[in-house]
Amino acid sequence: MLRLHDTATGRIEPLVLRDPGQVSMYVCGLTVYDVPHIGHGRFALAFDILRRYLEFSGLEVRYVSNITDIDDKIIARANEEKRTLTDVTREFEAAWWVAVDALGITRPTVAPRATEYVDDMVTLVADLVGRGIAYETSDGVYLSVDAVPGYGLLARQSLDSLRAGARVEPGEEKRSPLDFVLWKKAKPGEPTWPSPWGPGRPGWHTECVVMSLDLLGDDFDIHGGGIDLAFPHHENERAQAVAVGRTFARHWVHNGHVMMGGEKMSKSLGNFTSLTDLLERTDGRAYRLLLLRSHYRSQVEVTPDTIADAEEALKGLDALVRRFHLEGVPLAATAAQATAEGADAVAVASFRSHMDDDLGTPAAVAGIFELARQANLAADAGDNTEGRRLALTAAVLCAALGLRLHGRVEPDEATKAKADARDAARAAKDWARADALRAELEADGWHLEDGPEGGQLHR
RNA sequence: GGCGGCGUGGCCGAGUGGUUUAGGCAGGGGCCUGCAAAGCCCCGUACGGCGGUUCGAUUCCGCCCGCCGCCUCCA
Repeated sequence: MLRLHDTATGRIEPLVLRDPGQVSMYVCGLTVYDVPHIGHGRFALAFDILRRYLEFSGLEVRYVSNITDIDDKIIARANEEKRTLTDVTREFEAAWWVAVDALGITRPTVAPRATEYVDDMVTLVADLVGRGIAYETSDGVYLSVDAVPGYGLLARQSLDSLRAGARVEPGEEKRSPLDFVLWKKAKPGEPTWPSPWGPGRPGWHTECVVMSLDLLGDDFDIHGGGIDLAFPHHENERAQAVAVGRTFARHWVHNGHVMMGGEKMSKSLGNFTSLTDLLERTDGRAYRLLLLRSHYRSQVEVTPDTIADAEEALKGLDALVRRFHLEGVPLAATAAQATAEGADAVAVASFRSHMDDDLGTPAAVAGIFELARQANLAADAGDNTEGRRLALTAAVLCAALGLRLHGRVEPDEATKAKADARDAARAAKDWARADALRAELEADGWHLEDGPEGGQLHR
């Protein structure tokens, strides 16, 4: 049974599902006004890993993650570049999915766009107004947090202490500084939707309430996102749902931030690295492995050094696949299937116990490296069958974490001819020619390893 | 000011009241190899500071120092 940290209680709690065997999860996606950065990659990887582990445990997962395609920053960019809103949002949404694919992330079951749910949002806001929980001002509609029982749950602070730290903008008509906007009345040059309060657009916090409840239903299992979203975004989502009598998320999960040089990486600090850039020069699997080796809730330092470290570690795992010819071998998709097919039961059980403990991926990965060592050790001792069995177990567990290992690559004709010529040269003990040919292959980006079966190529 | 987290060997990064170690990367030494590569073995004996609890603390408690996050758009 998986136990997960719950932001609402601050403790690690058993994940008790609404519907046994099925998991409903909603993960806050991103606002598409620019290329995605590595922080976006982190949340997507963190929840991909959670999703995959749930599936590996034999559960069926419905995963919803939204695209926010209406927002101040999008409007600003569109105006600045004299483009339509849709033109901007579709460009960056496309860039996001490219990055998601490159990171080996399974796409969401459903990825709704905020603009597709504006009517439902208006209905929700009207309901809140009707109940006297929300109120209209000259510039919009606001929710009164005093009217919501338990406000501050996710911040883990009382209303009073939150109020003490709140910033008040001059000229605000809000009744309490913590009140937040549900509907923004249109200003000139902004896209609008009709509403009972005149033309305008929804506030950010409303879309996720409407979309999660529509696509997953009341009382869905997991609501996740980056830790910065816990307050106020998720707090405010919850407030709206609770205020209209809906049961919201059963379990709140938040991932830690990417750090650069000891500071949170963020657009506003200007110290961000675009995910697109990272993936142009790095194997996406290395970023996944880097994150797997730290806990999803801790901050992780992402630098060229830590990425390079992960790339090196990955090479060792890939080498395992080459050694035991696991290229293209079908991998079990669940723990039950894996053990049924002969995977090492002790290793699988150990993996699960680490993962069940709030996704202990660092220990799980350490176990995989240990498995790799045992596999090599067995083969070095002459027991190739046992070595292969352990290596296959390692590959299955990697796959459960979303890491697909690479093995030999089929060379093109010219390369193959060169490799064959080198094998011949070695057989003739013509070392000078053999070394020259190897150097040529290396120059073409091929690595060559000699073995009992002749030279083996990989990229 | 309020709330929360962190400080581990050259680097990244887990974890635990005590007997034998996380793991990875880098480094040194060996084995294997025509030379490599891959692999295996061995090596460095780390837990911010000061007190306290304890037979014993890196692990619990207190204080201090340093760092970070949230309280505002934010993954």
